Amino acid sequence: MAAKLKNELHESSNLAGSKLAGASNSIQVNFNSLPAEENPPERISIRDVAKQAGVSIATVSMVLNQNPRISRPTHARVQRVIDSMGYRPNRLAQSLSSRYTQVLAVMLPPLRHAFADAYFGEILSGISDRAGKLGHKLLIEQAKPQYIKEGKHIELYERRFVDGLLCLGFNEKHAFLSDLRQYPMILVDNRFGDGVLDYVHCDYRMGAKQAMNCLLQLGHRNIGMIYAAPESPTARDVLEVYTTELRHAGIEPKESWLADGCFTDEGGAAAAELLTHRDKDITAFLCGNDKMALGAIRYLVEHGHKVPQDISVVGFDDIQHLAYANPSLTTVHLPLYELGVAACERLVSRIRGKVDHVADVLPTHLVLRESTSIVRTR
Amino acid sequence: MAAKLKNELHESSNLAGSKLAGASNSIQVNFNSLPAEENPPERISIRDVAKQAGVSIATVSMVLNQNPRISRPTHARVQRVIDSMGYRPNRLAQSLSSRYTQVLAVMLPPLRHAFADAYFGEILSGISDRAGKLGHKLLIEQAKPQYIKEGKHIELYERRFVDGLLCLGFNEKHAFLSDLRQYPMILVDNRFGDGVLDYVHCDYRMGAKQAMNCLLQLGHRNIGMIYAAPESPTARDVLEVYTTELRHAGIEPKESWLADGCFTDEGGAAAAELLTHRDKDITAFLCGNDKMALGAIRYLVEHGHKVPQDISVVGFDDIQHLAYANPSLTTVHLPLYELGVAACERLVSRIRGKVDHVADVLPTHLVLRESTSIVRTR
DNA sequence: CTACATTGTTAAACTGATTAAACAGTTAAC
DNA sequence: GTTAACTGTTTAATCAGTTTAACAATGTAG
Repeated sequence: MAAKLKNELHESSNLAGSKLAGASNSIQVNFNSLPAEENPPERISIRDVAKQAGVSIATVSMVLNQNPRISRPTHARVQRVIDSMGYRPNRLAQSLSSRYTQVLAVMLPPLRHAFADAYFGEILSGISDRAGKLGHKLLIEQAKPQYIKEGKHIELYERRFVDGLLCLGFNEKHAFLSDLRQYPMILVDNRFGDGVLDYVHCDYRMGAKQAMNCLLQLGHRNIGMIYAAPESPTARDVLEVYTTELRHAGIEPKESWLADGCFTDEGGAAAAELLTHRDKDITAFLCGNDKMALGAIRYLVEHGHKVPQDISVVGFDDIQHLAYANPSLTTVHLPLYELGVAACERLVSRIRGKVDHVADVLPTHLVLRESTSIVRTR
Repeated sequence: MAAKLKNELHESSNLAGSKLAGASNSIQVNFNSLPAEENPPERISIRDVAKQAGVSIATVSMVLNQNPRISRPTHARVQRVIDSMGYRPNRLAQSLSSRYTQVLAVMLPPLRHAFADAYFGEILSGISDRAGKLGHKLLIEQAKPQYIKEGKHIELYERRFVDGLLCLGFNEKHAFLSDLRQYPMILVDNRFGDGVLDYVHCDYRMGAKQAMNCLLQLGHRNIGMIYAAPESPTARDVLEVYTTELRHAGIEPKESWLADGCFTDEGGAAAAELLTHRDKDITAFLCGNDKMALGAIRYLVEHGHKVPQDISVVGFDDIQHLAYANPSLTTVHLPLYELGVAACERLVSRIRGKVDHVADVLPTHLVLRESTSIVRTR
C-alpha cells in the first residue's frame, strides 16, 4: 500500500507532450499487420493437426516428443503439417498430463533490494542462462514472512507451479527450508543442517585460506575481520579459517578484532569505525563480502587512513566494477555465475531422478588488486 | 559454455572439510518428520474432496471459486473437508480449464548484468510485490537475440505460459516488440511507435525541466549533456527539454556539449573526458542516468576538477546509496518502485479486459544533494 | 501353414480442474 | 391448481495434451 498513484491527474497533460515528441522524431517501425488480427487468434490444437495430417492425435503427440516408434515417413509428414499450421503445443495441457511443468522457482530472501543485488544478480544470470538451455522457465519468488506463513512455498510444489526450487541467500536460521526437504530443492551458496538439504556452494574455506595467507605473507599480524550472518555455515567457514590461520601463524586472535557488518555497505563502514577505535594497531581487514569491504574503505579514506598504505582490505565475492573502485579491491573471487549454472544443472538432474543427493563445492581464488600491500612500519 | 565446472574434483576433499565444520557448530534445527514421508506424497484431487464431502466435483469447484450459487451450509461443509484434507487445487488443471494462467512474464534486455541492475531491480521489486498481492506469479525472461529469433517471446502467450508481459529496458529499436501488439503487454518506462503499444513511464520531461531550471538558476550557462540511447523516446524527451530550456534562457545549445555515455559508469567517465576537453567552459553536466553521473564524477575528481565547485553534476534515476556517494548526487528521482506497481496493476486490468489501452505517466521530481552548486566565477 | 515376433498406428483412459445446461425441489403469481 | 420463477446441486462436456494397451500388418521361424 506504499504506492499511491496519482497518474490519472497527470496523464492527459503529459500525453499531449509525449505525442508531440513521438510525432516529431519517432523511428520508422514495420507493423506486419494481418488482415483479421483483432479476432480471437483461433487456437489450433493437436486434434486439428491430427485431422489435417490424417493421423491420430496419439501419433502427433509422439512426433512432438520424438518417440522412436513413429516411422520416418510419418514423422516427416506430420512435422510438415505442424510447421505449416504453425502449431504450438499448449504447455498447460502437456504439464498436466506429463506431470512435469518445466518450470523452476528461484527464492530470494525478503531484503528490500534483493532484486537489485550484485551478488544475487550474478547467480541469477547463471541460473537463467542454464535454465533456458535446458528448456525450463524461471519463476521468481521472495520469501516474505507472510508468504511463508501462508505456506506459499509449499504450494509452489503442491499446486504444481514448479518442478523444483533454488534458494538463494538463506541459512540455517530460515527454518522454513526444512519444509521443502521432501521436494526437489537446492540451497545455493550455503549448507543446512549438516547436509540434510541438497546444496551447491563456493569454497569459502579455500578463499579464506588464500586471503589470510596473502595478508600474513605481506607481514600483517593484527588482522581484523568484518563478518556477517554467523548463522550461515559458509560464513562460519570463513571465520573458522580466519581463526585457524592466525593461530597457525602463531597469533592468538582477539575477540576485539571481530565486528559484524551485516553484509551492507553502511555496516562495513560502521564495523571499520568500531575496529579502528578498539585497536589502533590493526593493519588489515578481512571482510565477508565486497559491499562491507567497500564500506570499510569509504570510512577509512574519509577518516584519514590510507588504503592500502595504512590498512589493507580484502573482500569476498568479486562483484562487478570493483576494478574501477579507488583503490581497486583485492578480493576472493566467487564463481557466482558458474554457481548458478551448476545449481540449475543439478536441480534438473534431481528432478529427473538422475541423482538423489547434491553436495557440490566450487573452487574459489584470490584476486590481487590495489587495496592490499605490505604492512606499514611504524 | 563459459562455465567449466571442475567441482567433482574438489568435492570429496571439500566435503570432508565442510562436514567437520557442520558437525562442530551447527545450529539445532527442528525436523518435523512425518512417519511415511519417503512415499509419493499421494496427491489428492477435487474428486477425493467431493467424495469425502458427499457432493459433486462441480460443487467443490464452485466452493473453491466462491460461487454465490452454493448455499451457506454446503459451502461451510465442503470448506471444512477441504481444510481437513489439506487439499490444494492443481493450478495446471485450473489454468487449462479457465484459460487464465495467473502468471505474468517480465522481459529484460540482453545486457550482461541485467539481473544485477539497480534500475531494473527497483522496478522489479514493485512488480513482484504487486503481482503477489494480485495472486499472480512472475516469470523472468531475457530477450537474447537467439531467443527472439526462435519466437520464444510469442510462445510465451501461444503456449499459454503467461497471461501478459511487462517489457523493461526496451525502446523503438527493438522491433520484436511489435510482434506482441495483439497480446496483453505493457512497455515499462518507455513509449513505442507513438503509442501503438501500451505503456507506463516516468515523466522524464518534468524531471528534465526541473533539473535544467535548477542548473540555470544556479547561474550555469554552459551546460553539457551526457545522454544515451537516442532511439528511446523517453531519452529523447530529456534531450528535447534540455535544448528547449537552454533556448528559453537565451542560450544556443552547441553540438559539442553532447556526448553519448551508453548508460554505463565507464561511458559516463569517457563522456566527461570528451566534454571537458571539447569545451573548457562547461560548468555543469546533465546526465541521462545516475550510473553515468557517477562515472562522470569519478573521472572529474580523478582529473583535478572539484565537484561541485568546478563542475556541477545532475543525474537521473535516484538509485540506492546515492546519498552515501561522495559528493552525494543531485538527481531526478524516478518513482521506479511505483512504476513497477503501476505497470503490474495496469497489465492485470488489461488481461481482465477492464481497460483496453494503457498510457500512464508518473510524476518525477528533483532531489537536491551535494553534486550541484552555484556556478564558479573565474 | 500355423505360431510368433516385430513394427507402426490408434482407441481409449487419464491428467484435474471449470462451466453450461439440466434437473429437482420450493415458492410465488395468476 | 397449474404455471412460472427461483435455488441449489449435479450431469456431462470441455480444456489440450500423454500414455497404456490393443490392434492390424508384415516378416520370420518351426
